[in-house]
Amino acid sequence: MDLSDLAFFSAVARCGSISKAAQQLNTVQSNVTMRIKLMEERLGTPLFNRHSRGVSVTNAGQRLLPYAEQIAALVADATRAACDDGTARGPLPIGAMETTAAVRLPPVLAKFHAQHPDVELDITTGPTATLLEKVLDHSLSGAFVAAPVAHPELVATPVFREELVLAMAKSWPDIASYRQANRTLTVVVFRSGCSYRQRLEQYVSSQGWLPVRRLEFGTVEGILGCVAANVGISLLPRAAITRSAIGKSVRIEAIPQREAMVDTVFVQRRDAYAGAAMRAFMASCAEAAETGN
Amino acid sequence: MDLSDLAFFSAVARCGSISKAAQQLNTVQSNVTMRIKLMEERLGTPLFNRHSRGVSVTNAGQRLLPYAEQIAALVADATRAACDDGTARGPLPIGAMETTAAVRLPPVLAKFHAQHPDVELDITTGPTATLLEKVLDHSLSGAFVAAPVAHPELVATPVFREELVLAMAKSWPDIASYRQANRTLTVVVFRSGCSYRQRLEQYVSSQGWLPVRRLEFGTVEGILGCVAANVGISLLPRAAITRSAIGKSVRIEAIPQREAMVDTVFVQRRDAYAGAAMRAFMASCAEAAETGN
DNA sequence: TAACAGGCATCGTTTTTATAGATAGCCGGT
DNA sequence: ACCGGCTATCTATAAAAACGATGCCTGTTA
Repeated sequence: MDLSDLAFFSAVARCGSISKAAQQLNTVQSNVTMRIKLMEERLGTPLFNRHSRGVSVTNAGQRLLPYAEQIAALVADATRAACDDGTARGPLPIGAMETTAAVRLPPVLAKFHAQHPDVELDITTGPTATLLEKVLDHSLSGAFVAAPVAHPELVATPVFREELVLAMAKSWPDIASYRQANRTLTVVVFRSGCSYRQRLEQYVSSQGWLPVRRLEFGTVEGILGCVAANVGISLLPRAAITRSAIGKSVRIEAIPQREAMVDTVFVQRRDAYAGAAMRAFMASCAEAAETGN
Repeated sequence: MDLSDLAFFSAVARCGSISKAAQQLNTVQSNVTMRIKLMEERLGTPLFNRHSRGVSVTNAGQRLLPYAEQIAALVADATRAACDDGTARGPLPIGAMETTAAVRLPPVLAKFHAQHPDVELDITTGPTATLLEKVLDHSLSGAFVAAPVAHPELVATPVFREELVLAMAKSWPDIASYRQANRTLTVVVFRSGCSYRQRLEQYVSSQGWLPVRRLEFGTVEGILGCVAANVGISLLPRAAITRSAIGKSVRIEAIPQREAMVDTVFVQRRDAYAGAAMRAFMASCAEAAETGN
């Protein structure tokens, strides 16, 4: 069995079709057919069921599939490890929550890029759940997400600590009196999967409210805009509000410390090779964690 | 990078020589030279330092080496997983301590072989330490060794429980009086690495004796022969003595329960794929553990 | 029902890649 | 200076992979 065989196999399994896999692999269909056939002969067991509309993976194929992916990931790691001469360079795909990207990262990234101009940083923003998935499937080398992260294949390093505060329009009544009025509450939140959103819903329900309306946004600015426009309230890191331009036009109300404090951690795969670029990046983060905080 | 590339690389690293690796790989030297060269070009970093007496691994090579081995092991696992159609067959290399192989295994193996004639059982005997190494480097699929086994990459399942007893010649005085006589004690033990040997030495020293002479043997029969011939005493599982022909001509003396009882566990790599043959074998063991004990 | 479209298998040709074998160069020991 | 062990390089040959064309099967559509 060969590495390219495994790649062919994975592609066919993913696409559910030999022809589509051939396209994706930049080759011709007959080629893929042949190699899958050879592979099946060598293994002594069919990997795909052929039917008129593509192929489907057999049980044997199902068993092979996770290995194929793991091996591919390991090989990628191996090449990285071998090439790593100690100087930080090459691509470094990093994920971050919207708020972290907006508030904490800019100074860190600026400094890092100045020190290591050959590293091609690529920041992807998204909610915690999505980011974790991407780290797990190797499409991100690491990500800034909200603690706690408990997953056997991940390691988390605390980097920042945020105080979550309620944001509401200046004209908004204070929370207690609003609550007494018993009006329908609108919360403005990040798209599903964001852990701050969970916090807010948890807080709101602990206060005995059922949030009747939800508005979802993908950016801090979008949320703050809505809050300022008196659409509803939100829960955001204090720093995200104070450092934003719109932040000046919203009122901040603290919530109890125990529910407010949340750590932002940097997660990586436990088994992934941390190359020079990654090590340098983590050093920058650690520095930022100490000084900036 | 290709799987056979990794195999070539591993071989050269192991042999410290391209020529020797070529022999080992059943190919010619020029071939290996070329492929290593190509590999280095593709990676962009040299993997070996060439000098007049062979080659040595560079730092980059050192980083690559563990990956090469892990990938090879994974690929082997993957093929096994894919081929595994649920029927137990194929090679099943198993390790066992000498005493386990002699006393506990024969009935288990006989029954297992009757049920699964297509499994090519291959029993290797050796001391616990050696067996664990072989399981760790994938040259054994599993092994029967003495508990406790604490290693993050291994899982252990208790299978048998042995009572260790002192074995001595019929003419031997009882231990207490022998001790008073203050004569030089000879212990007959397995070769280094055996955990029973450790037990014996521990017991003997706990009794205030320093074992002055040691005789090493590789087999139960050899040890019992010596014991019967009044050469010295030994510590063996009770069953190993009673079931042996020579066992009748030695006297058995029990030692305190706390020091006597030892579990025999079956260990496997945590991450290795347990194929049908292995699963069937473990089922047989579990059965033997319940009934036979 | 007949034409059609999408999908896989197969075949012959071409191109690429791996292998074997021979040779040359290098270095240390005798 | 020579020999032995080692690696690099070259060439021819063999093997394998890729390609493109074709055929077959099967649902879909007019």
